[in-house]
Amino acid sequence: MQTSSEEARQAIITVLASIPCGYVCTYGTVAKLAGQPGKARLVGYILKHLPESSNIPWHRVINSQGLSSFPVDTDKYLLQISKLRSEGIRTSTGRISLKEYLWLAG
DNA sequence: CCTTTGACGCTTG
DNA sequence: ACAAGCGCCAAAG
Repeated sequence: MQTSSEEARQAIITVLASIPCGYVCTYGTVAKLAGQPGKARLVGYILKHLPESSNIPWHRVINSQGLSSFPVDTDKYLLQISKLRSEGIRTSTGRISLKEYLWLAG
């Protein structure tokens, strides 16, 4: 089946909405789970342009280093960390343990 | 049309 | 552990 960009986008949205509370997922992993390996940047683009009505848990998506993709001194960063902490994720060091919190499909 | 930019990731040295 | 280079896709200039 030919994966049109439209289908790829929808697949990524579905994966994003499926990340369970208390877990996180990296951009690259989301792309891979959506059947679009290597398209991590597309995930980032979609998240940035999310409509407000969407219930996508954007805060559960971090980069492969276990860090937030936002600069530390921004509100977005603080909001993301705050949300993750409220879900029981330990972020005392500012870094999130992927070994412990990374969500894998099934 | 061509070039830059961006909520990224993997490989090498 | 850290930096540089390349790949990746879509939108904006």
